[in-house]
Parts: sequence; structure tokens; C-alpha cells
Amino acid sequence: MKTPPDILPKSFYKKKASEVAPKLLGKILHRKFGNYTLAGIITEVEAYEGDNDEASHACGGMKNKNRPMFSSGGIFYVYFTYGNHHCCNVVTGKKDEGQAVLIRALQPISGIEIMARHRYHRTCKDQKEVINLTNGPGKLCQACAITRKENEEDLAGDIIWITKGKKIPAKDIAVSKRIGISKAKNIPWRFYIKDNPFVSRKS
DNA sequence: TACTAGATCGGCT
DNA sequence: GCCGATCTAGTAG
Repeated sequence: MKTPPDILPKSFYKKKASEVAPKLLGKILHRKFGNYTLAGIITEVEAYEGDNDEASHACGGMKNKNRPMFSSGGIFYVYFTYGNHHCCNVVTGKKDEGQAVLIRALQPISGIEIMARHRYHRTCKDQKEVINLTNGPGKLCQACAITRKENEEDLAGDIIWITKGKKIPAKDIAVSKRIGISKAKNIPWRFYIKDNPFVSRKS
């Protein structure tokens, strides 16, 4: 399986997280899994920057845990939280900046049956269950079998990569406050595709 | 349908 | 020990 030609160049990621985040909407995340390739449109993201962002893992400088965030943009950063859940980020910015974009939701377009097997151990019986496959950070990681093994994986590699997909016009992008954090909640750095059912919340 | 509380465990202090 | 960028189930309205 060859990497598609419309893969995003490294330069795409080397900007501020708050700038890259809305541009990631509509892009397609591919995840190679055995003989299959799982893919989904990115429908919801959150930006986390290192400076003056208390909610970011990068706040307070580089530690063992967040080291991938301080790499130069274009790799994956996966961490584990709340006992059972993985969350996946795209690292952005230049080396030592400590920025990342959290991927919160996907719209599955390929390998849906494999995702269903990971989440339910069976196939989906209706559209509602398909939506429920990937409309949350922990869910999409489970569906795509993303674990800490994929931490620091190159986004232009053979395991995980992102392609251009379709462009989302600015009027279809909604912005809101970030979700699920206790600090710096008021920063409007959550972006999602308006009217797309594959997001964690509508507000 | 909307909201609340509990589960659950790896990693850092 | 303690905490967490979540999820699900269970209860109330």
C-alpha cells in the first residue's frame, strides 16, 4: 500500500496550533491496521499551545510525558488518561514550542466494520451506532486501535497519515470553548464542522 | 431528553 | 498516593 500523493506536507504543521486546528477540519486521517486501512474525516479538534495555556500538557516545560509535543510539527502524540482512554494529538509548531491539536472526532469513511469490531465486537446495526464509533477523543482512539505504541509516529509515515480531503469553507466552521478540562476553559480553541453529526457536542 | 456521579489505572510527585 | 484534554450508565423530569 503506497502513501497517497495528496498527503499533507510537513510545512502544514509548522504553525501555531490555533492556526492549524481549523485547517485540519475536513482532512482525512488514515490509520493502517493489518491488511486494512481505516480512514475518517476530521470533524472536531481542539488547539493546545505551550505558552500561557494552563490546560496544555506542555505548560510548565518539557517533561518525559510530553516530550513529543516539543518535537517539530508533523508527528502524533498519544497519551493515556482516566484509566481506560487514549487521546491522540497532532503536534504542530516548530521544535521546542510544545504545541499540539487534539483530535476529538472523526467521520468514518473506510474500515467502519473494523472500527465497530474494536468498539462493540460486532457490526453496527444503525447509523446511530456508526456515529457513536468516533464522536469523542477516547472513542476514536479505541475504534482506530490507537495506543501509546503509536506515540511519536510520523504523520507522513506508513502507519498513520493525513491527506487533504475536501476543503471546508470558513462559514461551515464553528468555534467554541474547549471541553473536558479544568483550567483555561474560556479560550475558544475548539473547532468543529457545523451541521456535521459526527461531533461530540453541538453547542 | 438532560444531567449527575462513578469507574478505572498508568504515570508523575 | 493522587490526578486526569473521558465515557457510560443510571436517575430524574
